[in-house]
Amino acid sequence: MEQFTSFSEEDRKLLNELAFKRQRQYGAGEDIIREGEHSSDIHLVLSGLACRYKILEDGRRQILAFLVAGDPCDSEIFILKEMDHSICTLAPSVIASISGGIMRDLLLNRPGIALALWWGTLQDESVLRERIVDHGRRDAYSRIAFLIYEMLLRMRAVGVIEDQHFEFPVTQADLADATGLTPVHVNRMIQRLREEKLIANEGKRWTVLDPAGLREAAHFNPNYLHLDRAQAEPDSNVAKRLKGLI
Amino acid sequence: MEQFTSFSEEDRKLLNELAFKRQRQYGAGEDIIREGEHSSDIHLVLSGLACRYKILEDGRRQILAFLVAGDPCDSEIFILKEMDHSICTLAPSVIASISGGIMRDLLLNRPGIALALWWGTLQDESVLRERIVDHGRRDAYSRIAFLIYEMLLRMRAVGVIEDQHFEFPVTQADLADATGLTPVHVNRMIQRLREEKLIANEGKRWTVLDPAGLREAAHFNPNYLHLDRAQAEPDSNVAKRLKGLI
DNA sequence: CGATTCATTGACCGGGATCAAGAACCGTGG
DNA sequence: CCACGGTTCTTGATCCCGGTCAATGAATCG
Repeated sequence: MEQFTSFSEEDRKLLNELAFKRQRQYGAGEDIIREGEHSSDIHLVLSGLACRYKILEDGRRQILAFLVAGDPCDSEIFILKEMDHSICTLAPSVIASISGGIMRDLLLNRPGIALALWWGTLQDESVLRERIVDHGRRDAYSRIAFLIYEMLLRMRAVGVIEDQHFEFPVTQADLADATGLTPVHVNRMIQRLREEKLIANEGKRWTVLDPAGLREAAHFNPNYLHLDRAQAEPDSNVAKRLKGLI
Repeated sequence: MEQFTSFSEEDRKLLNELAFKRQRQYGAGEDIIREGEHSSDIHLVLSGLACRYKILEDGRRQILAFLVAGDPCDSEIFILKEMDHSICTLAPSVIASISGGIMRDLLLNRPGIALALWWGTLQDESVLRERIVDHGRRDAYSRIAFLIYEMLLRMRAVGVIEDQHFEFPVTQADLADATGLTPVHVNRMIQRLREEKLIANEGKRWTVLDPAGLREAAHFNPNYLHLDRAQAEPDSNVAKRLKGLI
């Protein structure tokens, strides 16, 4: 959440306390919130891995986004009456619940936190757009490379990387559901990436051996992550601009 | 914009005046704003047809969304420093510009308008998610059917439909760029939809002959449009909730 | 140590891409 | 009014990426 703006000490302490207050351990493959439901709480991934997904009429699944430590799950629930997709864990995870009422106070009184959520929404949208390009116009090989490279950047952003290693506890079937491919073909593409010495993985521990090469394979252009904005624009300006808004 | 909430008479008059003040006629295929640019104005489609799109390294294009009369183009420009995609017209169109400063005042003082924009953002996100499902998991035939059916609903929502006719001035190449297919295959799928008496089109004038059948072909589930929310939740409640937010 | 999930491999098939050539439809100027 | 060059639509032939089906290991777990 702090990717775009830095919280004040107070903000951070407040959020930490809230997140600490009500947390729950989930196993792998448990739903956190389901399509059609409404919750008065919003959820936050503290550790592990979750994903947004939809189930088609015929039972197939499409994963829309992965949620890593620090990602809010369902901030849209303030405005929309019910979820249009579900969220489940992919690995054992710790999820915090924050009551909607308290969150509303935070948004009202803590521009730093409101800002972070707002930016998060817009970045989510941007990521979704990039995924459409990915699905519409890139081949299976690039798609897998893209997904892994994006995960590398996100893991790096939240600081859970040592060397080029990171935990990404998904099955190849999960990757298939995320990329719109079949597990069989995901397997073949991963093998190719391994043969080309771009990545390696033992179990759920992934390693990017050649970041530049992987990025090349993915045709990755980081524009859409809006990562540079944080540097480009001093926080005070952004905060001011938001203040004009809310 | 009024899909989710009804404006007060004042709101509507204000917006109408603003939109009337500075409008410009665009030809077909002109860029309104380009990736990487920042504009202090926000744009609004008054008539015609525009689209969000991205160009890949190799020159291919992916259309991310169609923008019809009433759609705001770039409200995200308040927060993000530059566009991560471009917007161009697909047919001769009239586009209004509203200065960022004025818009900011509106957002500050007119909860109805702020609400409409906010909901619009969330609905956009929802539509993007559905498009990912579409691209990831449905075949070419369903994808084309889906696109046309969605357009029918949107055209109906903004009230530019007589019988089942509506103007949708795109080429088959445009549809290909939107669905991630080739123009040749788009052509074959449209022919199939015509043979099956689901749709007809002469030139840019499209007709849905059999809405139920088309919807069936598209595997269309309207959840994601959040159209029912407008009825389900009285405006006052939503407004109150938003007021707690901003 | 059985049972179940997950990764891997091979053979084969098909949806959609690619390439290429006509046909129909423009707006434009003579 | 017609001739025209440029889009756009249509059709056919062929190819290939990725899907499907099925079987075999490998790994994890009660």
